[in-house]
Amino acid sequence: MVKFSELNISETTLKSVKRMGFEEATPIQEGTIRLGMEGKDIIGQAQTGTGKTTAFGIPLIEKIDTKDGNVQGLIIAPTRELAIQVSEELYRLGQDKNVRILSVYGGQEISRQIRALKNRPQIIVGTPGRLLDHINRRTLKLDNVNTLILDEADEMLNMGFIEDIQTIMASVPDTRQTLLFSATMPDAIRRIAEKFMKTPEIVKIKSKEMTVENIEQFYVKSVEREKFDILSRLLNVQQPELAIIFGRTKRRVDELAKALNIRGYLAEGIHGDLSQAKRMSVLKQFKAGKIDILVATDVAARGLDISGVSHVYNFDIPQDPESYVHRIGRTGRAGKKGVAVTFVTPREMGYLGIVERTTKKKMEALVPPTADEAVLGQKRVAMEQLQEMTEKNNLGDYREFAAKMLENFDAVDLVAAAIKTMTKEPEDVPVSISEERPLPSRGGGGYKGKGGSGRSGGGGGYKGNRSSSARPSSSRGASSGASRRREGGSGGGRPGRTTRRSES
DNA sequence: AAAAAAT
Repeated sequence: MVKFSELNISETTLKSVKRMGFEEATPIQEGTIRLGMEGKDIIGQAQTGTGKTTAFGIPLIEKIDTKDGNVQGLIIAPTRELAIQVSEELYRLGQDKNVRILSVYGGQEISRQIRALKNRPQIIVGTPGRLLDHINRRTLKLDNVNTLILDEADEMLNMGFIEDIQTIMASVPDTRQTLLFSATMPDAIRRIAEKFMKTPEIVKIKSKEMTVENIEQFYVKSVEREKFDILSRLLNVQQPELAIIFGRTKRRVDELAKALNIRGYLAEGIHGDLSQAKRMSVLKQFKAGKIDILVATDVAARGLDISGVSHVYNFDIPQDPESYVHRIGRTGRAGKKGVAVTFVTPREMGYLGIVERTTKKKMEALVPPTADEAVLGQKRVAMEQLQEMTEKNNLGDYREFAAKMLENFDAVDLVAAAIKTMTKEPEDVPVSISEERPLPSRGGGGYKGKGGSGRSGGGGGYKGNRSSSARPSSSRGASSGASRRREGGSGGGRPGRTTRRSES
């Protein structure tokens, strides 16, 4: 491991880096910072959550001439939220050097951005549409840009974005340095990318798998109509700290979020049809733990760095293997552990094999708990937690209340009541999630190529997040974790953590 | 076929 202090970074920037809590460079940072500062064009590829923003951010910040008020660096990102996040990180990296950073994206008053542009920012982070808008209004001049960065580069060069990107690139001088970063870079896209670059250095952090090792990956075979029940059982048993549930369409995300709310979970949906204000408030609430389940379309698949996301559920299998890599990469970041569970319908089993071949990682079959097993698992976990709390010996005045109750009630009854409070019984609230065609049907195939790893759903026993840390309930008795109920929800209480079915 | 991205 190389330290940032050994990378020839200026004292000023090093100070910012230290303040951010960074000491040692990750492999992608070590591999690209030096090259970047030499002015080379780079295609940087490394697994999710390994610090790519800092990898391109440091050379960029180092290169900025603070006496020059022109825009010198331009970063383009595929979603508004990601643009905001990147600009915040660059702000921190450039704080001691006093670099001016501005993010521009749709859904925010353009007049406000035009005013901010008059403060002469040196770095712009933006989304394609709004950048073009500013370019056409001549409120953004890119003649002096000497560094162009595409974050999530393969996505930016994909159909749907490529035309906008080419137009934006046309207003940036050819003499620029171009940096492309992503966790995924399909060959076809890489070839397109190289056309926009000058003899790029390819820095690919090689690892056996495309995904990080600290994410445990499972799949659940389930027919469409059973998905939701299985999901709620998994939530009850695995008890995520924070969870992201990905759905295939905006409509599905809406329905899923609503259904989860009906069942008493603290969930909110996010997708591109919501107002920008709503999108930001949902994300803010999720980061603050005011909601603990984020239901999302692929708008949240890439780049978002939210600490505490312990579980990712693909309620619908992603459209392509790259999307899978990015979605599950919302957990297991910066060396932390994560769990990813992907729902697969029987007809999608072949496609699952294609995903696995791309990521070079087999998912483990997870046999979902039955309703009874889920309840049993929760009771067992409740017992463990009560035992743990007792052993910690810090119950303080709770013991006095307990003593008072024991004068009038049976001890067994009281403990039973405690366990019952912590257990979430399944509810028969009918919940409707419209079934959409899981994958486009093309002559019965559905996807290109025949995967056919031909496995049966069976396989390994149920395994969940074994490492889930004990989270003793707070003094107010409110439980935390994604299966926390909304107040006033019937029964309420704290569901269990993880159990292993194999023992039961 | 979907989602994202300007209004």
